[in-house]
Amino acid sequence: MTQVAGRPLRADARRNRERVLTAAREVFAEQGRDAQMDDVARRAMVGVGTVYRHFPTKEALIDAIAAEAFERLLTAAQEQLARTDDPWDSFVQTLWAGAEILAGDRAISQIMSETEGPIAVDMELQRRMTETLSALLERAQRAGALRSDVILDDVPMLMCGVGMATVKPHICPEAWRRHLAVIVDGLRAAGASGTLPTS
Amino acid sequence: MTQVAGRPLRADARRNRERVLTAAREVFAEQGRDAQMDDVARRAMVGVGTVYRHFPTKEALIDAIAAEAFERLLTAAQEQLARTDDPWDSFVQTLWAGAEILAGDRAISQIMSETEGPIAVDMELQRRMTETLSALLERAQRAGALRSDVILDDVPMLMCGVGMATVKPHICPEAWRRHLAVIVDGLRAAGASGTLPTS
Amino acid sequence: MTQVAGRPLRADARRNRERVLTAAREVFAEQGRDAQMDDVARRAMVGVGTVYRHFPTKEALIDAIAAEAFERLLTAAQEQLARTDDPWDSFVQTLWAGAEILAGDRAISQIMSETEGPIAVDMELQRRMTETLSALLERAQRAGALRSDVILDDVPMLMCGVGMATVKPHICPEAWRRHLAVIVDGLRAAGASGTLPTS
Amino acid sequence: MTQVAGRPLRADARRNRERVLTAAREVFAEQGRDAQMDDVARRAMVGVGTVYRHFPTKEALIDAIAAEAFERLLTAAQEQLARTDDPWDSFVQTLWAGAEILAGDRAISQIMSETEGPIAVDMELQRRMTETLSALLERAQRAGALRSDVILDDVPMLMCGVGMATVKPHICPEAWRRHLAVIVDGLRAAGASGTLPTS
DNA sequence: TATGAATGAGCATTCATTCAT
DNA sequence: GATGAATGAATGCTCATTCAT
Repeated sequence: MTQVAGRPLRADARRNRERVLTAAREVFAEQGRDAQMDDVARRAMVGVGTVYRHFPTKEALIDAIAAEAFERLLTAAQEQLARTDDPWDSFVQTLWAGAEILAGDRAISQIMSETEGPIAVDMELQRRMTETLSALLERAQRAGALRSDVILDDVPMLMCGVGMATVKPHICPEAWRRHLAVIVDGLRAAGASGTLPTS
Repeated sequence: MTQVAGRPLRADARRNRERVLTAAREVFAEQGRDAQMDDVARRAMVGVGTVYRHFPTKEALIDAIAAEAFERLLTAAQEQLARTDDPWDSFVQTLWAGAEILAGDRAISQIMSETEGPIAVDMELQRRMTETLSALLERAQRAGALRSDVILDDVPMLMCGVGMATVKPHICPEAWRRHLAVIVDGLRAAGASGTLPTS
Repeated sequence: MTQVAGRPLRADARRNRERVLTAAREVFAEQGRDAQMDDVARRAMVGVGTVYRHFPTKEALIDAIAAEAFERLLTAAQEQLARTDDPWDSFVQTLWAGAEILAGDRAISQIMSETEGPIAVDMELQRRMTETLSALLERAQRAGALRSDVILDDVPMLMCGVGMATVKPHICPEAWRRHLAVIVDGLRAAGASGTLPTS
Repeated sequence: MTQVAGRPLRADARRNRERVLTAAREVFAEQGRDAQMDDVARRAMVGVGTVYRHFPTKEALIDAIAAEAFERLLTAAQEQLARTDDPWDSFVQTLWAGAEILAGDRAISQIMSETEGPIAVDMELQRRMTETLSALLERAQRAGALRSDVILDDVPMLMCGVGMATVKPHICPEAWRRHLAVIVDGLRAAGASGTLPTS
């Protein structure tokens, strides 16, 4: 984010950047957006200055975490789009992949739910995500498997709801699976019978 | 909260309490949990001291807002439980009532999503809510209309997801309706056909 | 500065405002612009918060100090302009009054010399100052007592130089008097003989 | 400063030292004492470490800049002292030379005005400066051209005032010439008529 | 020797809460 | 009771200086 492409970081700098990112994920997952930069630094076992050298702002650090998750989701979605065997299943698997990402790193859900407006990520990234999700969604609808009144913008919204379920594990930490299962069933076009993920 | 039960508040004190609550709802709806007490006071057109007289803590004020919504939901749920004509519909209508409450006051969704752990409300209230929801849920399941793998704790979780949709009106402010519609469809027991709300 | 005219401060608030201003003058005089707000607060025997209640910014506090000195100078200049007996002497006395202000409060010289661009004071104040100084200067020039190549903008510049002398009392704290005496003599129109201040 | 006398710097080291000094002059001229060491390094196109190799401290770097100007002034003063034709003019020319140095490098004025206490320069240098200026001053006074109440310590003070004029070019960048002209006229012994520099 | 990444004390500012008026 | 001024711990961020590469 802060580094200009082309000038690769020194080995130790790169390692520190990773340490900071990892620490930040943990700390924000535990304490939410309000966690302190000093805590991130302490967890990463570096000085605050180092955190700021890599991420000029608390906001920038948070965005970096979000962007990284975003990229992982994009990769998953593109993989599913490459499949051609089952339009419905590839759409559903994308949702499950997204949910796994959210569940695997509570920081991301925290960030998603506590951020006003859309997460700030690279425009290009966002464009590719939109493109890929649209393709998955339309393909599933054309196949008659996905209900036709769902629109692209519903997807992040539904996923955000799943994210909530991953953040509030009051009861059973796997509750989010039931949440997504309900949503997937609700998304299936009336009359269509689709495969359920075994996950 | 601060007042000992039994000693009713003076008329003006009660009015002030209401002004503060209303102001707090607006302010927290607009700015989230991080809104400042001074802002609440200014909006209520009282001094901060007055806010603190009625609610000893920022936390207490937030809880009071949540508790009030909780009570409204309880009332709605009890009304639906009183119906005996359609077990599935009375369950679904309860969900819609809850969603309307969330949608009508973004502060509540904000609070629900940004609060660690369960909202702090009166134990007795909580007990009655659990009781009522359980009854609605089991009745719908016994009628074969509600899928059987849903448990009581899923309900707040699902509603919390709907709340998210009411807080992020990036696109269309009515998006939460589609969200709940999907969930309701997903909750219907396979093979059962239920009524859809006209709302 | 922060207070809206018309709503007078409570007695204790006004007293605190004065304490803060006084403390700030002392602290900035001793340590220059880089002095810390906490030091100002400690010196004023109030919490930092109180400093910030009265002056929203460090910058604002500094400006307030400067503005106050500015006003004192304006008053002195207006008094001299009211005199009609000796154009040269009223001009010179204004310079001495300004120098006394600078010498009496080293903070002001510090601020003047370390501030980029002109001090931020009320436009109206600035207009009146310009007006008054212009009148004094032109009157002295018309009387043939003040050298004709001096322009209005030279006055603050020369005074700023005197200010320097008040800030660096390495040697004798009264050195600035000799500095101003030299300048006054240099300002006298060739051939004119003017009174020297007895001060 | 850091280098032990006797061990001459390697050619590239000397070149770096110059680059740093030049960069520092520019940066301090633009931003005052508060400019950052990183900015100096960037301007000099070296790493911060290199800056610190040559000047162990920010203070040392600033002092080096000042010392260099000091030496230039000393040279000018010695040249004027070597003249024997016109005691008054050689004194005045020294002042103009000092003013030119200040005007030619705003960093020096910045430093002079923003430094507490006397500038830290080599004792020997300081001794020679005192000696030379004293000689110039006394010679001019003995010739009856310079007013007799001026003392050695007034000279830096007056020059510092001129420095101010070079730093605040709100109006006309040549304002300092008028400032010095006024001072020179003020310094002339009453009754004496001296030459004005053509500069 | 040069580099620039790392360090962390330092500082301006905010805001929940208290308490004198 | 109501008010809003006062409080000061907490927090994001900076920058002189050090030191591993």
